[in-house]
Amino acid sequence: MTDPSGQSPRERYRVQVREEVKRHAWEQIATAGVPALSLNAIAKQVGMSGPALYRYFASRDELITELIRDAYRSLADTVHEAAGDGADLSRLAWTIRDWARADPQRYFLIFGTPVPGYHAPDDITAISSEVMAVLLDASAATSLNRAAATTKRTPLDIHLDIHRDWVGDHPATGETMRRALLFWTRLHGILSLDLAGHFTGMNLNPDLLITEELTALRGR
Amino acid sequence: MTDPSGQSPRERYRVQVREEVKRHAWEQIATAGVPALSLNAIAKQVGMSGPALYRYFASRDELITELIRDAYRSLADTVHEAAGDGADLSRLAWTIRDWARADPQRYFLIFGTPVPGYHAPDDITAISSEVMAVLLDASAATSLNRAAATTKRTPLDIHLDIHRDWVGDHPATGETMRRALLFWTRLHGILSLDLAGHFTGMNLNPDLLITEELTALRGR
DNA sequence: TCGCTGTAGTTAGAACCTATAACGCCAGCC
DNA sequence: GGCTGGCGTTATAGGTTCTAACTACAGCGA
Repeated sequence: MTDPSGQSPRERYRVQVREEVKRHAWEQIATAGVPALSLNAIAKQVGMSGPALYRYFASRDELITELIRDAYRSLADTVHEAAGDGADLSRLAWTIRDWARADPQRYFLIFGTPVPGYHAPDDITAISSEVMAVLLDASAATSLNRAAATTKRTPLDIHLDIHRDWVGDHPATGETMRRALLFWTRLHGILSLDLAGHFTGMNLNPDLLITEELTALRGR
Repeated sequence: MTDPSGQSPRERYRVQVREEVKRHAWEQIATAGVPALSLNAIAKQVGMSGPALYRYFASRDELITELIRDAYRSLADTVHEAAGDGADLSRLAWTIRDWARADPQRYFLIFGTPVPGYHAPDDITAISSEVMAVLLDASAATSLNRAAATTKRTPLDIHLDIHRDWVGDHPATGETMRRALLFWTRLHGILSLDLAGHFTGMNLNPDLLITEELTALRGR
């Protein structure tokens, strides 16, 4: 995460402790969710008593924000790595699925229930844009079926030609934007419902849903 | 919600107070999310002091479970009503969108971040099945394009023919099941990301995404 | 090498929270 | 019309976040 090299001994120690705190925080979140995260409990686990932890994190919210940042960073790094060796949407989907499954609560920290007033800091939304950029790349790298070209333009197509704000300076066509967007919403729909347990007892294989959506996305 | 008629005066009063408590609980949740929900604060709002509220709800978790139940019930009633006058998937989608937008936190109470250990009571999963049944009805009532029939069977199609557990005794074809499922995951993907604010700043109209998915679902 | 300084730890305590216990009162039931 | 049980109270235990005041020592500069 944060590079401890090239710092003063004090800085190094500080970074080390912060990292250890976050490790324990992730454990707590994984087993009992964010609401159960207790600074007190963490402090005892790392061997200090209560308020000492506030030397490292100004508040519970700051710790959580840091965890959200790390989660985004992890996702961005993961998709970057997959994109490194030229990934299309299919490859990307399975990568994201694996990443989500590895720690469902981490996934929900990003894509789960929002806190009504909360607004993410700019550097976090910047990481989110990174992910979107990779998505657009993968979308552009994914070939279409023959039949796809013939379909007529939808209201969404027109809308995306006009409103290109979120692609930034990415040279994406409307079609590329469209597929990236639908890829995102569809994959999230499946992963979210699956990880939240809404498929339990249905005897349903979520991977087949992903496969289905991937072929659907090729054929328009 | 709960019918106060035909009960003893004590029962009637009890139901009334419980309902008032839940009203205040929903307000708190809507403005600050579930974690901020405080029994103490609610008790003061309804004019009683702290522990008195435990006469009506055994614990905070029980209150929340009750709210989840009411949320499911509300969703089921809403889709039932829409289905009453023969709704197809399109009609259903806008109905659910409106219901979700009316109280995003209510939506996330059902479809948001899960609590790792939590297992919903049977009567709640029963309501969930009700919703699925309406979805299957609407799916069956939605006509397909001509081109759709010619497409070859996917792994999902085969899977759904074998694993029909979740449809219960509903006489749904594999194609009906498939569309109901994809409708659910796709709509949830869009609504969830939208309500969580992941589209903010993107200058994107989520309704167009829904429209796009609805036409896509007709054409297979 | 020495002394200063600021960081990191301590305990105490305020202000919340959930939840239980013990007790009183009075409305509704028989 | 009396009994009883449900509803309210306060007190209390144990949990939380977070601030304040204080101490000790490690690292930094001279």
